[in-house]
Amino acid sequence: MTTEAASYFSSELLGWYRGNKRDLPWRLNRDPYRIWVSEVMLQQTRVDTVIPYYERFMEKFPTAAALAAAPEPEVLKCWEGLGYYSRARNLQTGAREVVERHGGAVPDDKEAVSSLRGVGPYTAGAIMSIAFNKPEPAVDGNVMRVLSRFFCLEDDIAKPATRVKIEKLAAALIPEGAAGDFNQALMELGALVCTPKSPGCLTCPVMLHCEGRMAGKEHVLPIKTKAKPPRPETRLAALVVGSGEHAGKVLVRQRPASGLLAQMWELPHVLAPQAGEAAAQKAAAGCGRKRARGAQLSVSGSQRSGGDPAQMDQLCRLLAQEEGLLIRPVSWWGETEHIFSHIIWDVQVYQAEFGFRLKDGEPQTALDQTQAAESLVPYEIDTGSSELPTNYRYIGVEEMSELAFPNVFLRILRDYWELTE
DNA sequence: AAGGCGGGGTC
DNA sequence: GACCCAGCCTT
Repeated sequence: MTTEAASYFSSELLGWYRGNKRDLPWRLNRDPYRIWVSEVMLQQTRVDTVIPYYERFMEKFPTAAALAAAPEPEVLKCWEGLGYYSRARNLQTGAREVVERHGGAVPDDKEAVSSLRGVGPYTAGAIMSIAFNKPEPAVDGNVMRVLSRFFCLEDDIAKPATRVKIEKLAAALIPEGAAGDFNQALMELGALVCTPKSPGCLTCPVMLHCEGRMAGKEHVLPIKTKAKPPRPETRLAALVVGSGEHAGKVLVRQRPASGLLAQMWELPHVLAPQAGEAAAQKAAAGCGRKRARGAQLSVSGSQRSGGDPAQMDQLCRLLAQEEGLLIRPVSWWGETEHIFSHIIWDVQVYQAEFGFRLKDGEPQTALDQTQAAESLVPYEIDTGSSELPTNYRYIGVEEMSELAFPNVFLRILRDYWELTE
């Protein structure tokens, strides 16, 4: 790369940015805490999605000290629906580190910022450059795409080594005294013009010297190996409506502190033994049961009508086995699909009653298919153990505003309460 | 280096 | 319905 090419690119881009930048809430000022929060939210998340979350979050936790002092469930609730919830926990941990180590002020030192929980190379560069105007690169997916195209780089951007290489390139392009604007300009161009699918080359400020376009490769760059497809899972969920003192309330549980959807609340559910096996059982059972009530939230299959005695049996057995939760599934309620990056959940929701167990006592191996199809599993009231496991509780609709649920269960619960009003 | 970790959008 | 969007952490 010649110095003329670099200065052409940088000055054209900077000029374009200053005339075209969007008005975004985190561009109101240069408060490093505000920049930090925005950058964490913007990881893997689009601007339009982030804006309302950002406004709410900043109102509730306006400073690192406020965030550090907040109860964790409140932070999680504020993040509800945004995804990748470890970001929220890490951000709060980072805020506590800022309070303890730096008296509540985000440090303007690269190493100190990088050592904060949840702050990696990209976020550190973004904070250093945008908040403090220090000449550090901030290379995200936008930047890798823009620079891959402009310099016609054929490196696979899915490889960690490529990010390191592009960081060096990006660092060399930063104009004197304009690190913050330049880094934002790169990302803004990637978001508005140099888009993944159909890049708007004709409106691009650096089109004339774009090597990728000159080579006719703007549509094939950047090179990126595909992620492997998500694995399908069938999840059997219990919609348990309480009686007596819990009348009208629904039984929910909190997930473990680590792993998928950590600390979030949900309906009790189990992994159906085998996707293929379950499908075979379903076919053998000839499930033509009519829907009891409740909407079919979304349809993943073609003309399946839902509800399967073998699944009801599995739900009862596995909840007892895994959680010590005794319930009796009564009827199929609905179905919804939920797509994560690495898993696809097909969630089958069954209405269930609390306090029942299988007559034959101890959980057995999978019930014989024919038996499952032709007879209902025999249940009896369990008088002895009607206690809930400790991570379980009954909630009314009002308590939905206090507990954080992933979207898939928010959809189910909102639908349920809408129907029972 | 590879995989876990949510939830969206476009065409 | 098939495609796309990705940064930090753990292993």
